[in-house]
Amino acid sequence: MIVTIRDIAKRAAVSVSTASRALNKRSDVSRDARQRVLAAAREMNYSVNLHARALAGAASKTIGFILYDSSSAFHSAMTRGVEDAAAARGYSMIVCNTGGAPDIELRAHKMLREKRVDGLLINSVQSGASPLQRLVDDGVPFVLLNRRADGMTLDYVTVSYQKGAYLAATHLLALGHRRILVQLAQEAHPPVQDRLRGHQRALAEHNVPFDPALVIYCGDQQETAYSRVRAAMSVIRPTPTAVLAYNDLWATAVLKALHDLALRVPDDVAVLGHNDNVIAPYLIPPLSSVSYPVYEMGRLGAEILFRKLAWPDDQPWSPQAVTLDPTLIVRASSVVPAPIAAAQ
Amino acid sequence: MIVTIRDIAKRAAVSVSTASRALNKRSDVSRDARQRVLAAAREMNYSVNLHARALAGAASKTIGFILYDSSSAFHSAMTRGVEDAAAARGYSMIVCNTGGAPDIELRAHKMLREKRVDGLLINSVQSGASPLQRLVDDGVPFVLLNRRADGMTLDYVTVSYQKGAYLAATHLLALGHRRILVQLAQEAHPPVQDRLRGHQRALAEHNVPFDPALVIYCGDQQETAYSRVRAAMSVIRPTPTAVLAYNDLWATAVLKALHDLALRVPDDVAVLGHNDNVIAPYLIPPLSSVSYPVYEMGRLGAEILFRKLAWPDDQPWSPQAVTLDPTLIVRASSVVPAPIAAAQ
DNA sequence: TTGTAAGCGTTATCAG
DNA sequence: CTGATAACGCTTACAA
Repeated sequence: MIVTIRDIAKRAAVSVSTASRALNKRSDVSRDARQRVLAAAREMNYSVNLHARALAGAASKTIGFILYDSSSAFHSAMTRGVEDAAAARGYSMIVCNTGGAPDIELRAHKMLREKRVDGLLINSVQSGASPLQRLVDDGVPFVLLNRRADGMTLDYVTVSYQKGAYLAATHLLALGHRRILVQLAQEAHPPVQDRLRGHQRALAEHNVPFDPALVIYCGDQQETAYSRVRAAMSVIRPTPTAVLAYNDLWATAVLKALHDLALRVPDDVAVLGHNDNVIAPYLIPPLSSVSYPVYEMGRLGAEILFRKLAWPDDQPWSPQAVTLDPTLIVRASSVVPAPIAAAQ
Repeated sequence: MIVTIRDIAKRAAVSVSTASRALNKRSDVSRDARQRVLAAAREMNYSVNLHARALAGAASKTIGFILYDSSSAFHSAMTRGVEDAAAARGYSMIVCNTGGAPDIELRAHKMLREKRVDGLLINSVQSGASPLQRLVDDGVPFVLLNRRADGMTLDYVTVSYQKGAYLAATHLLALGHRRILVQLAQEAHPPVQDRLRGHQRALAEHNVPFDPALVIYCGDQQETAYSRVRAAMSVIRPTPTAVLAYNDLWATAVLKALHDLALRVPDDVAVLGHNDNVIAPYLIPPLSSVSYPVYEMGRLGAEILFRKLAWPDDQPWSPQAVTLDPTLIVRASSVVPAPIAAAQ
């Protein structure tokens, strides 16, 4: 019924080991034997059993990816980067969404370990350092994505949120804005803190005092993003002249909040987003945004993992710590157009 | 070094088979033996080797998912549905993106077959029916997602694009619109044809003749979606009074095109999108949209697959063909607000 | 260059 | 209830 290497060995009139060698494209097989084996395999529709191969000591050709939620634009781009890099090397990827729940995360670790994946990409670290320490102890290679290790020296690839926020604020400050409303997500989230630091650095460089009242935390709800900004803009005086939105989805809500307050963008208020979503160029007005190389973060993380997998055991591996830089993409939402002739 | 079932059997002072039984929570083990085994496993940090288990005949507890591009909002929601259903059953999911390339798709089939996954969810069918036929021949269960089988009776879960288009058009026709511009993607794409059918049915029911000039195909580029609609709206006479956008991303581009033509929405032109993206409520004006249960499509597809996996071999399985219905979500972009008191 | 045979870690069969 | 032992399909010394 099921075709095994034994069957094709028999058909090719060679031993199982010769068949194995031929199938694995190794050189120590006569041209003749190789061809017979390959022909037999083709004719009998042979398909290696990777479980058997893995059990016999080979790599499982599978990597795991533990992340928060592969369905957001941000995470799905990252996931795609990982998958593309994996596919290019003949690897496949098991995705585990945790939704930020520690118990689900631990279950993912357990399952991936039982599956004996060759390595891991990890974006979700909700249950502390112990699962990571365990991976280190077990010798399972992994690379952190969009996360840095506290305390341990680990491989990671992140993007610089601090620079992103710095770029955004500097852009606005250079345009003369002094009252910049900053919209963030959860206060405890590390990237959020990075952003705040970058923002403060930009302010300091322009000798603008930091006003905590201009920072609003919106949790993770788009609705909150709308209502808090709307409230802030109608209460805070002097009224902010610019809003830095947490991401482009929220920026869309911010544009609407301003519109509903009859504030014009960019004339009355400048708006800037983050992550350069595909919709940004088509919003009204087109949204300026800080673009992070998210796909590249995933791809590069996987590349580093594969480099590590291929690393000879006796050579010392030096942990890779990569931080990718964002780019500022200026569109109409942050720049007041030059007065046209007729208006002069 | 690596802990095997033999090690824990030794430690628990039982045979390997008893250890196996205890680990698999089977009843034919004495309470005493079970506890010793479980304790030993815990203490030694034991982790089953699923390759070994699979080789010995058990399920691999893995399913594969072959799809176009997990990074679009549409597909990532579907993927999440699949993953959630899988995780709930202790299964993990290998994702393979094909980007619509037949060779990559075939490679995915090959790899998934070698990995001996228990079943497949398939959304990308670019290389014809032969890989599917092969799965049938090999007895590998699979369910199609957002795809119907031509000719073969297969399990599938889809959403009704025809009904979606019908809902959208009927809504507009009821509001009195007679010149409705329909924006679609590639003409050859089956869902696109379904939509057209639904649209025509709605027109026929309202005795409105179908005008082919009002259908514009925009390929898969958002930029094209913008420019073609903009061109159409400035050329076609009498000017359409409504636009049915292919999806909400494109609808965003349509809103911009209309804005750039100084046409007001919904006063001059009504706009409707598809897929009810999270941004829809926050566009200006908030976008009416046809909502398809995409997450549910993924989840249900996986459920059917699992039901099939658990199906006794001797019972006849009757193929499941599920088509989920869309919902119309009406927002401001398609409805002219009632005149306010002051305007009377 | 080829073949024999010993694992890899589990589960299942079958006899106690 | 328990324990040998034979698979499962493949790779890899080791020997020829």
